[in-house]
Amino acid sequence: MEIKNAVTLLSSIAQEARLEIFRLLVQSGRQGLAAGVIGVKLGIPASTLSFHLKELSQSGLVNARQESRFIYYSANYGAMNQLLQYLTENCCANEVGCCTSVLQCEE
Amino acid sequence: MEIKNAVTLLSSIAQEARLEIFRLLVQSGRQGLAAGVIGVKLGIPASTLSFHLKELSQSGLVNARQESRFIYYSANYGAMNQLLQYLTENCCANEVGCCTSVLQCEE
DNA sequence: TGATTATTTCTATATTTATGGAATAATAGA
DNA sequence: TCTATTATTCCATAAATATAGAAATAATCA
Repeated sequence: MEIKNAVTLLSSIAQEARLEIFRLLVQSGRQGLAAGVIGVKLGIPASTLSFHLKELSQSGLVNARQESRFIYYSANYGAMNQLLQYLTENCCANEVGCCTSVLQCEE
Repeated sequence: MEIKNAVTLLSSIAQEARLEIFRLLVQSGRQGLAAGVIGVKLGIPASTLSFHLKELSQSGLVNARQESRFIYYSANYGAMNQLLQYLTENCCANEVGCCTSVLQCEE
């Protein structure tokens, strides 16, 4: 991944309302949620929500699909994985025991 | 981790110069690099660099320590791990095969 | 067609963030 | 103490981002 792309992805979730939306979608699985449901669940006015959903889908971290009158938004797990991968690549200068748990330096 | 804290951490690396700095430090291991070295490696003017280093260390994603005349900055791998953990928690609504590689939904 | 629902776009305003030169502070060696 | 080095703070300016009401658009169904 290119650094500019990583910045775009990070910027799309470096904002409280958008991170709330993203976390909700990450937990909601592949089906996702309709825009209106997200708005009600998080108490965000429609136009503000629309602005944030646009940011998230333009970055690529969230997918949108029309289904009858609703637009379903869902987390793009692949993009998320690539971002986490990018952040952890080549870490720790090969020091022993530097990284643990989620972050796996060398595979 | 609280959402506000996650936003702070994400904001600190959702900017090209700061992500460059952070990635350089992630790769540099626990010893880190002196501010001046970072500036030369990345071609960032001193005052701009100082502004970004402050953002990074105030968020907690980067540590600073004085060593004689130099200030060494290094990645805070623990904070980084906590952030990645936060982003992936409870993901995918328990769907089979939804997450792979870096992102490990359920442990 | 017309009404209803869902969502987006337009718009103005407010707020936050980034940049880099100049001045300042802190450290250490001669 | 004087000087060089390292790094930060101050400051003004520029640029980007967030908010939400009102209007517009799009999709569905009676």
